[in-house]
Amino acid sequence: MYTARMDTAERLITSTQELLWERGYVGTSPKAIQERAGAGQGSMYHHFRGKADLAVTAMDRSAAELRAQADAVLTEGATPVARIGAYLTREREPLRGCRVGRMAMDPDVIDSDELRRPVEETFVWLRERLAGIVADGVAAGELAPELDPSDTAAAIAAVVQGGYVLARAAGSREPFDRAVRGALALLTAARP
Amino acid sequence: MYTARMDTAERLITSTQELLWERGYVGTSPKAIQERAGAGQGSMYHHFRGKADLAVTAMDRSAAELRAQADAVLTEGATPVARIGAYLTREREPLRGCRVGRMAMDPDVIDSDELRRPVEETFVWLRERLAGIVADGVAAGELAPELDPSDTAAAIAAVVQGGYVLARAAGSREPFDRAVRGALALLTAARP
DNA sequence: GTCTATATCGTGATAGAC
DNA sequence: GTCTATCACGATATAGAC
Repeated sequence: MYTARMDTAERLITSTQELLWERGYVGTSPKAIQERAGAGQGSMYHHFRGKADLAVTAMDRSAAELRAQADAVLTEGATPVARIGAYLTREREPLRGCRVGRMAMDPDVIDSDELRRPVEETFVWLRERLAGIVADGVAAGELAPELDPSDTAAAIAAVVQGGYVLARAAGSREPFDRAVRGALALLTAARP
Repeated sequence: MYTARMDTAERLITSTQELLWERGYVGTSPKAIQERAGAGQGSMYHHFRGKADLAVTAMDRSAAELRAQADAVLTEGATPVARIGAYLTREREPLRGCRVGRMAMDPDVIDSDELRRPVEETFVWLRERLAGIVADGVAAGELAPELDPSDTAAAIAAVVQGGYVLARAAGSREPFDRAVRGALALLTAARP
């Protein structure tokens, strides 16, 4: 499953990233990680102090990847509203959920400052990034001046995260696409 | 912790409701349920076929309670937009998450049609209920006719579910309140 | 660095006494 | 109906050989 060029520590990290996305922190066992990575117990505990240590490493990695993807797409459009539209309609697999956002529902993640940190940082960054674009839209006269940038940014981020919930609940991506279209229509209707 | 008037089966169900809300399905063990309910192994397996059976019963109960609360609040306002506002700003504890929505991130719940059913039904109902109100708002000239009721409803439901994610990620209810305010501002700006 | 052995505890369930 | 005993297995980790 993995190329021979990837060393053991690296395979442990990517395997953990996958499993955290698929099953969350509570639902992911060291044994499952080792099996997917093709590594033994000894290797895992040689490279990492334990499950939590490995999970923090994997989550930092996933957070950085997500941020890079989001940043790329948020730079795409010609106007602020087009950039938000590019973020909302970016290619996704809604049934898989958000690899970072899903961690927020994990009790052990929320109870640990260390495990929660990458999740918190990701959404702080995303909301600030979106708020800046909304502010640009207001300044450019593309969005109504009554819109508070931080509030609007939170709503946009929430639509995506909540869209994942609706899609997984339905067993279909349809509600995700509806939520995104609905949010875009509201933004379009909110011109000055 | 529980009144003596509550019998064992009932205590098992309410304890499971609480634990599913706090820790999800994967994170909840039969032992934890029994301890909280003050019941032994034998009692649990006498009244229910196992963890999954008990969880379905508990989730059906939670879904019905949530629906009743949402329905009450969705009837409150004088106009369609006021009713949506009442739903969005309804008293909540964002850091606890949604007791039904959180189940959508649980791998074992999503993999089982039986366990997923109550979650799916809840959001189908909610989205249809919200869509009806949006349609009323459009018909009454309170909302722009370009708004598709089903899409708008999905966006509203997603803002709430995603707001929970943002709040738990931040360790603070603030982003939830921002998302809700942001959504309301967009709806207010989307008058015809 | 990786392996196997071992330890302790929890999970999810069954059996049968009371 | 409820209890305790028991079970097979997995979770999470340590120890020490190789």
